[in-house]
Amino acid sequence: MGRQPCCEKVGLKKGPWTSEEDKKLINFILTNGQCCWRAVPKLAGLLRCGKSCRLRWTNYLRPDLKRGLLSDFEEKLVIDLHAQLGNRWSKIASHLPGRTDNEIKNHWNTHIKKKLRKMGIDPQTHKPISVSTDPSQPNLHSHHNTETLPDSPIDTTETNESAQTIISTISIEPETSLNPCASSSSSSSSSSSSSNSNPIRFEDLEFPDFEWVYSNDTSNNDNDIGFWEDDYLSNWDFLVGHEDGEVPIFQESWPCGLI
DNA sequence: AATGACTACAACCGCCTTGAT
DNA sequence: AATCAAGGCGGTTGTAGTCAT
Repeated sequence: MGRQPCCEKVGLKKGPWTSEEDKKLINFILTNGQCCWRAVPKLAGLLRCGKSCRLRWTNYLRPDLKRGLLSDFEEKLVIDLHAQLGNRWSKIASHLPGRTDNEIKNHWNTHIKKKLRKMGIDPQTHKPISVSTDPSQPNLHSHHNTETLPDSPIDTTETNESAQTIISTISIEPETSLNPCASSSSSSSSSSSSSNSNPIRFEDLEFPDFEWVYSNDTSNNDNDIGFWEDDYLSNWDFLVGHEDGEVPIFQESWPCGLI
């Protein structure tokens, strides 16, 4: 017997989310917390499958997300982590607070891969491209020691220096974050948090660098990036009631009787 | 100005893992 | 121990925006 689909697909909407759908989802989660994704669309009045709601929230709507390009430091960190962890994007993301596995994966595929190749580094092995790698040797998840790289024969001037810079060694303690502020919500792999009885409070979320509309770094020609360009999302007033500066509380568990 | 190629990233798909029963 | 449901994860696709011709 095959696996059942995560939801009834008939009549469900697919494709890009509308601002109205975003609003509904945010409002619902801020009010009720995140749990039981399968039930979310129905209760929130969305014609989406629960999985889609979870993804939308995790990858785009979560208030503790950073937006914009990865900084140089983040990029190097991703490279280092990838050298140690391989394509385990959620693990990598757990070391970069405010970044999602999807975002890092996309950035890797579109930017970093290219950059590494340009520098003469194989993005999969993190070794100089011209050094023939034995295809019989697994290289994705078992190349934890990159400090013994042979000198790259690539004569690109920037190659060796940059490669040496990037292929540094950061020892990552398993299951630990480099950022003490990194909450479990920094990754979609926060399944454990759902069983945590301590509610996540709004102010506990990592907001310092977070702005709904903010300027990107100077390397970006776009200047201002509107995270949520529409007015409806430019503040939280439309969300659950939090008057007089009172902030909404993220709840880990749903109110009794909600489901 | 038109259009085709390229790029970036949001979203989807299907398999895997985990926890409950 | 076996089964099932739900969530998580990584790979892939779709599409809007940008650039080059």
